[in-house]
Amino acid sequence: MKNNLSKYKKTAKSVRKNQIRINNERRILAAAVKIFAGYGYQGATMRKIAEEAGLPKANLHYYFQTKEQLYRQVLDGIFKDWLAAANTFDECEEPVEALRGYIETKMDLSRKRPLESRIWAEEILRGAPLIQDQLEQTLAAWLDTRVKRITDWINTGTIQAMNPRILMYMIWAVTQHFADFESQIRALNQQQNLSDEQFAEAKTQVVQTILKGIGALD
Amino acid sequence: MKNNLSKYKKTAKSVRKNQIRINNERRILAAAVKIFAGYGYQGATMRKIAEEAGLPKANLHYYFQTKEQLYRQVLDGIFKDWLAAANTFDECEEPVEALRGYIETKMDLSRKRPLESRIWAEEILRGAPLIQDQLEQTLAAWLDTRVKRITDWINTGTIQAMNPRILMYMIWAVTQHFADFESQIRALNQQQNLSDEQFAEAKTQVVQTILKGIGALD
DNA sequence: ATTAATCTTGACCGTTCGGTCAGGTTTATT
DNA sequence: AATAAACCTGACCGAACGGTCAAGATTAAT
Repeated sequence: MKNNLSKYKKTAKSVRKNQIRINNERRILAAAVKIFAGYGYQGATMRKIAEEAGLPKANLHYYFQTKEQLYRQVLDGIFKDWLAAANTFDECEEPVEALRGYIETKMDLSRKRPLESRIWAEEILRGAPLIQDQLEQTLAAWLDTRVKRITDWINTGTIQAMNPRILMYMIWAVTQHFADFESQIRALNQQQNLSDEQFAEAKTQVVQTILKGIGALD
Repeated sequence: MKNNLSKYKKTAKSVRKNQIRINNERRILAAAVKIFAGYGYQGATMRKIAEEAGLPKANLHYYFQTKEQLYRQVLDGIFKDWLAAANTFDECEEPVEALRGYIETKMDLSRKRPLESRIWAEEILRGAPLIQDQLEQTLAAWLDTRVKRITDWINTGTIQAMNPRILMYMIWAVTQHFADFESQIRALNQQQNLSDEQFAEAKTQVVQTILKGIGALD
């Protein structure tokens, strides 16, 4: 509220965003995810996003001042999902249980939200120009915490010695590959996306290979 | 040569591209790799590539008619490296030796030519609009051959049962991750790229984890 | 030396980009 | 009913894009 001297002022109810704004922001963000994922940041245009959202282009600029701000909000949403996927990991005591849960959660995320994974991948590919700070601050701290847990397991002899960071890189690489390289996998699978059965098989094999690979399974 | 009636015609020597053309094409392709890798296909501009190559923009269009043709030639070069990396795999009889060699070769490729890996990744990320045919034809056939070899090993009991395609996806995912997600790894490594020692450690751990994960090591 | 072929380049073109803005419409508050 | 705030949008803008072209310079063949 810019003008406190106004004859009218916002009530508590109108201060929380009203329905019009909520709906339109959601529509625009959903359209932005599709277009950014399909064309990349540079390839995506405000026109395409507006068309996908079914709104005039000028309306997008009413809710999001610039293309970059819209993109940043999309990235923020993805980043939160990324971090939230670690819940299973944190809640489990046993290393096998924790890692299996984390890998499976990441695989499920790749299956259900491949667009978000691709937007993230492209941002990193381009050198993370907009989220470098978040990587260095939030993600680095996040990783340190999990590395400590794994290091504890190693020190207590629960799992074999290894570099926990490299383990995490491998988990990220493999799980996100099924979203990021979906078009390649499809081309190698008779032009068909992986069926639910095929994906379930992949999920099992990924979990087994990594857990067995670090000596957590017989 | 379009005009056979011309008073002059090309000699055998001039038919093979002369040095000016060879040099300029190489300069332009090298510049294109840098710019395409750094900005993506849409973000890259002919102006930036020309500047990087130290040539006027119009000169680029003399050697490569369109941006898309230049990009295609870059992709072709990458694709050849991709396939050539399989030599070690093909030459070894033993599964452990073959897989270790292939993984190590792919890791080395990610270390030495990360730009090419990123261009490839972005093309796949965008749905492989320009190389879908090559994926469905050449790469699919390439993969089938290697899958057959692995299947033979499984059938003779040399290695444990698994889906060979998923194994290959995992190898590609992990090895290319170190090139494609370099900026993320750097942000998680005190803003420093992996040192040679760190990369060597990663290479060893990747090989060990995958080979042990599929039961090829004790 | 002559001539064809190849190479080079500044200037230019139509198109599309992200973004702006004035003025109208709708919604919320009193 | 009146008024402020929020929302909507067609028309427009300067900048940057990929690409073209004519005219000159250089190289190679005879």
